[in-house]
Amino acid sequence: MQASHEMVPAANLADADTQKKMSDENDEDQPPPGFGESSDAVKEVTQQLETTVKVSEGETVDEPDLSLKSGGLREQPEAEITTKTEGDSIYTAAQKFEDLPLSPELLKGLYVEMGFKQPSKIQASTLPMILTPPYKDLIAQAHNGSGKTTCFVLSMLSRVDPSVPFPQALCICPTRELVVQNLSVLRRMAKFTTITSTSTATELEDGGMRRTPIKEQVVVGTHGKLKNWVTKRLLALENVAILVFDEADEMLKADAFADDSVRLINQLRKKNPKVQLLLFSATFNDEMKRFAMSIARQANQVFVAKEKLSLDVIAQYNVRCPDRTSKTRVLKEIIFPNCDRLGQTIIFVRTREAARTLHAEMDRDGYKCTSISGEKAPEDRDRVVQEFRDGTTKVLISTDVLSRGFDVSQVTLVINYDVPIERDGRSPAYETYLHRIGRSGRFGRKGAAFNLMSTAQDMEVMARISSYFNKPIAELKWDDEDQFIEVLNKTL
DNA sequence: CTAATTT
Repeated sequence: MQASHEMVPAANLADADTQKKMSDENDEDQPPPGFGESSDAVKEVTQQLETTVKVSEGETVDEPDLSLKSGGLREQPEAEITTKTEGDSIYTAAQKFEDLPLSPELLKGLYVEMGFKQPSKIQASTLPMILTPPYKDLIAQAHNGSGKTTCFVLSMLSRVDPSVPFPQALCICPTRELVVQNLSVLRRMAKFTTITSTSTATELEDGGMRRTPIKEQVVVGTHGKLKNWVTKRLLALENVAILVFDEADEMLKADAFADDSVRLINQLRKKNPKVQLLLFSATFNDEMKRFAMSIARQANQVFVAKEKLSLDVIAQYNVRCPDRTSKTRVLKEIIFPNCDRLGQTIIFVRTREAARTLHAEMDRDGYKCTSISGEKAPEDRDRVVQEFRDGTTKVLISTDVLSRGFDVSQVTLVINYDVPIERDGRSPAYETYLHRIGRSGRFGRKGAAFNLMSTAQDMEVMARISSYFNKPIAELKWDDEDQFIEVLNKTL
């Protein structure tokens, strides 16, 4: 494949020309990196759907209350969304949920159980694409907190035949916590249907080990156990009509995730060539976008330019600390004393060990918080998350196990105790940054993020993140509590 | 040495 253009490597992301070009014609019709597309496949009708700021006409934009009840969480300014449909299909954005081919039971679930009033923008544009036969694949990117979960949960539920007692819809997620959360949303939305569901995190009561084939119609899981179930013939793929990847770019990253993900897709397509593949995430960098398109070559596509991805409702600040010890002082002397008025806080660290030791130190010195990482037992993780959801705990120290998708509406503050870097130990983890700060400011609430930097590398990383998203990040003095409080009062 | 997921 010729790397003719737009292969913006991380190194020269500061190039302003490149950035402008990308945002202007962000996705100029780059055909999938394949060969021999038939003239039919090449005939990609590029058509803009109703993605302009129509909904907010007549209302003031800064009226957060109105957005609360729409099917997603918060309404985003999504004029920057690029929609590309494949083939001849023409879709009309759904103004109301009734415009969609949904059963009365599902509509009731949306209105009564979920309390939604109307589709969010990502739902309005993608649900018609997903639910209109022939059921085409979809690669969909949308802002954090814009209602992606509702999209794929509705899609799975509406493709299930309640009279068939076998798995018909699968959803694969990167973490146990996301599995639990997605299953919970799914069961609420399915409340008035007879559709059954289970997950890879649901089997504790089974003594840990499943022995009988799954009869539930929707299955949500992490890749390891799903693979295991398929291998042991506990999960039959014959009737699966739809496969959803939550946090798809993460699930397709070149490591263990990708291997299992691709294998599952291939197995499924072998059993049922028409299986519908949905890839959802808030982030698709150029590489993952290409990879996703190579997996789903005929997919409809919805993308957001990365410069438009950073959420303006989340105030972001860099904090230059003299050393790592002073990061802890920021927590003890500034964050914790203001905890009560802050809502809830998530502190992200890089390693399991850091989660453990920081928690131990805070605990020792009387600062009440909890911590979570992959080294904890599943029951402990469940408990810690539940306490945080209940609001029993206000501050949670976490590795990136919770960086994606974790939805707790009371979180107003995210602390990057360690700035996000890739596993090479050097490169900025752009996507991780966006996901982490997106844990705050949910449900139309405001949020803030503090990035604690103590080394030259930390500063370099934050500088590159800032330039990647074209988002200036102001700096705060680490030992000036008044400044912090002023910022918090202003933004929260 | 390092997150996440498994057997």
